[in-house]
Amino acid sequence: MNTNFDIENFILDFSNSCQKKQKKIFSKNEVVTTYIKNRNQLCILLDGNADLVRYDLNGNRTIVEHFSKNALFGEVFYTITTNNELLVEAKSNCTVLFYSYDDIFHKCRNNCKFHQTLSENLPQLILNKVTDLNMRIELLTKRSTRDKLLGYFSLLSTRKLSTSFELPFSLTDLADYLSVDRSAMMRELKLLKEDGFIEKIGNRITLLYK
Amino acid sequence: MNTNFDIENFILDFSNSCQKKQKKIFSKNEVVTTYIKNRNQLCILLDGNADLVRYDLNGNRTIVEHFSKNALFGEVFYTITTNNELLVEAKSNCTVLFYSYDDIFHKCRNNCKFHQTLSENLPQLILNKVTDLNMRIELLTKRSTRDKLLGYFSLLSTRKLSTSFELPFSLTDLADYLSVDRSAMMRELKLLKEDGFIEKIGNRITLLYK
DNA sequence: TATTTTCCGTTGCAAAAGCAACACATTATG
DNA sequence: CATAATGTGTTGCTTTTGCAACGGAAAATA
Repeated sequence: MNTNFDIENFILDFSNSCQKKQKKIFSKNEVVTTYIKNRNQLCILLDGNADLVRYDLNGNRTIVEHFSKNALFGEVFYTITTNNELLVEAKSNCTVLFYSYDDIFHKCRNNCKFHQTLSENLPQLILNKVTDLNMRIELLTKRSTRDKLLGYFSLLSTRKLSTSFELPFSLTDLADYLSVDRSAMMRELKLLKEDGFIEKIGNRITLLYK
Repeated sequence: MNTNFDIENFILDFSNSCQKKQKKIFSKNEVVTTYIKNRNQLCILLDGNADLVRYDLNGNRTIVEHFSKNALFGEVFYTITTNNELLVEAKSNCTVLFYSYDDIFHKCRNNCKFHQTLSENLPQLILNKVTDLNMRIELLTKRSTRDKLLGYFSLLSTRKLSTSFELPFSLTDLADYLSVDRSAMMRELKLLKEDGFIEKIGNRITLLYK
């Protein structure tokens, strides 16, 4: 997520000022938080990687979002409307700052620096989230596994400004992110290699098409 | 989109105050606007229905969002990252208010009432958009056409607080919204009827499962 | 380091979805 | 009102995807 303000300083303000916060450390595979209706939690991933994951009634797992260092998440950015279970799972050891609001848009009484920065930047932060979500929708509306893969690769390529990049996911997780069957995705990956679209060495993909 | 403030009054302010605006009338199937990079247009649908539509390279059409009376749209809510063509098509005769920003978060010089209301409410408005997008992602991550249909129906049912409701789309458009083949969707609809999940009379669906 | 667990890569088979085509109904439009 | 355009409903066939299962590689863990 790209932001237009200094997120490092923001985090510093957050850590130093407002009292209603908690810092916690998680090990890999632990549940960082569960999204709960009518709560407004704001979380900052200080270190590590985590995924926002949903399990549906058929037992399918979907990776809704992938978070890395400095990512902001929590119900603030995800108004819950259904009763699906949404949880954030640590993909590596993680350090997370938690902050709970009654109303995210109201400043706290002490009028601390953190809140000032937050309320100034929250619209932009949420807008960044909107961008992410729209990208995700664009991926998901692609009709075939092949197009989803190519779409996702092209996105990573654009981000890294290179035709070669590491996947931020294991292949198993990538399938859950693209919402396709893993083995079908593997088959398609093989075909993409055979058809000369990509090269794949371990977790590194290189795009070969112009 | 549900908002927490008086959108009718907001629109009134919009119409009466700020000068940099335009009101236009469109007939069915006309293009209301095309989303353009690095522009921040804010549009309000005063009357009628419209869809945000994307055409991909394979010629597939996707309905990204569906707008009805009082909906807000425009690049403000959709940061463009890819070069797909995104356009808003009038589905009926429409009246639309346009407003163009250099920077959506800066107040205009005259400090008009519209801008005041807007900057106060923009975060909430964007948050509502986030909710919509998340719901859409939830639909799109469903693995089968059946689950997409049932998921969408259940959503409409929740909104209308009734197990019976009108589809806001033609069936052709519904397929484009759920990102599935129309004929396959029709087949699935028939099966849902045969299996006793739904009843369908014209555009009206009734859910029969508990 | 030995052992368990997770992930990768693959395959055969079944199920689902897409494609193309068509007849008919409904809705716009000259 | 006649005609054109669009939407609905259906079907046969093909392609894609999902499911289940398995062996081996890699990584985590005791």
